[in-house]
Amino acid sequence: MPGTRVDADAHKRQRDAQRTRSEILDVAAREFSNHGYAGARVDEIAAQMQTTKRMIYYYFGGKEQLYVEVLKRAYAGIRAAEAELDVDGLDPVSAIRRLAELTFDHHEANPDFIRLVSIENIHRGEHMAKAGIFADLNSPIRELIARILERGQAEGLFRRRVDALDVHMMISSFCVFRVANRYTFGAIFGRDLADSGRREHYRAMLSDMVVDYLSAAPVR
Amino acid sequence: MPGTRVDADAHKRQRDAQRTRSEILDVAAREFSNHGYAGARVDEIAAQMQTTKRMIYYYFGGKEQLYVEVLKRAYAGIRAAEAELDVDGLDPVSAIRRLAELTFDHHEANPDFIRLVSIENIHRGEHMAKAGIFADLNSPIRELIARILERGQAEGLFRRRVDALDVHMMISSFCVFRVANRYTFGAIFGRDLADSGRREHYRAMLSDMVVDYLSAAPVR
DNA sequence: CCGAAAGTGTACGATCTAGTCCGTTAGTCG
DNA sequence: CGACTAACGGACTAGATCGTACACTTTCGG
Repeated sequence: MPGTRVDADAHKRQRDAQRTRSEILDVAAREFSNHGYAGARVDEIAAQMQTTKRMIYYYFGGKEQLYVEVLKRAYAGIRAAEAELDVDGLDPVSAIRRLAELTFDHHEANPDFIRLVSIENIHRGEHMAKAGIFADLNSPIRELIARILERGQAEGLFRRRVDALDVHMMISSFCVFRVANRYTFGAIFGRDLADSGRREHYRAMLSDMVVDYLSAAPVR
Repeated sequence: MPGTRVDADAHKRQRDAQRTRSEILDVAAREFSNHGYAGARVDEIAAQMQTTKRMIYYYFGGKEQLYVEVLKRAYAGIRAAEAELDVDGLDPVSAIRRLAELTFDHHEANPDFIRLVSIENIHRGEHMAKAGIFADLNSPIRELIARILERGQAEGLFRRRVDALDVHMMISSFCVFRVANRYTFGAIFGRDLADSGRREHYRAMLSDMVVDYLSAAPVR
């Protein structure tokens, strides 16, 4: 049994900076994701944590900096997921399907991330711009797609000449819309896009859509 | 010269209820779209109109009701655009392209609408639910797509069996993402999706994507 | 074991913001 | 013309909200 660390873990757990910082980020992510930047309440974040509002200012400086840190952590999540992706052994079609499904699954599992992205776009990305550190040019995902496309084109499977980022955009748009716009879409058309009973259907639809597009012969 | 109506139009233009109401909605749409529901300031809306804040409460009752009216008007806009669409003379493939391009062009021309939709989704569609009147089941757009799909399938052009709402979702996701997520996408990948130089490219890509998907033969 | 620094809690304040009170003016109808 | 009502304006308020002052506790190196 892990009895040696009972004191530190269960007894009081005081003065654990790392843990406090992390708890603030967790709670803040929920609050910002649920209510947007302006709608989020610092006092409400404080009320939902074990420590007090004072700590938010101690660790992060203010509401805006906290929000930026939340955003950063959210993006780190999907980057980590993408980094784990390994498609080297797969044929190009399967590789693209795998990539699409990874994005689909990540967004499905992380609606808070999608909401944060929406929120940041409402603010025209000003916080990302201010923080600077988001740029990911020559990103791994872009190059991964580019390599798959090259292989597919070389093998004659992908007849359409397509830019890697455009493929990423195509996949993202589908996955993001389904999660981000489920409420208005549901209110208007009476269909919940994110209903679990429809998950497999849309997962397959996404893959098919991308593969069909890449495979089709461009006319004209 | 239009001298006869100088008095009414230019001189003072006082006591024009319809005009005042409409001006409030215009300004409010901008403010909500720019800052979100919580971020929008009633005082700021007031400052940008010819009349005063008192009139917002006189005509709409409060911030929330004003927001709902703004949303309603925004949705009425795209419904009107869809209603004008006439594809009866076109072959199924051209009809689908036309529909996709209409959606693309509307979203391109009305980013405020897209932003309002994003904002409403951040709030989980609660305002739409509260207002009730948004539901559009058996919507014209759905039936329009269904008819095109039937024709296309009858003619053997669309080999994939697809649901009409799913096609609408596919089109919307692409058009919405391009406008709604341009800031975060731009910040990360250094490409402005809504840049006018890329408009035709994405417009064509959307059409191709949809047609390719509908035309492809489903495997397995 | 002591002093400094890191970490924490409480109470409070300055400012902002949605919404209202009350008075005024323009149009209109008998 | 007179009075009634719809339309309007500006000042004000109650409460919310971000942020801070200050006192206190724990930790840890020397």
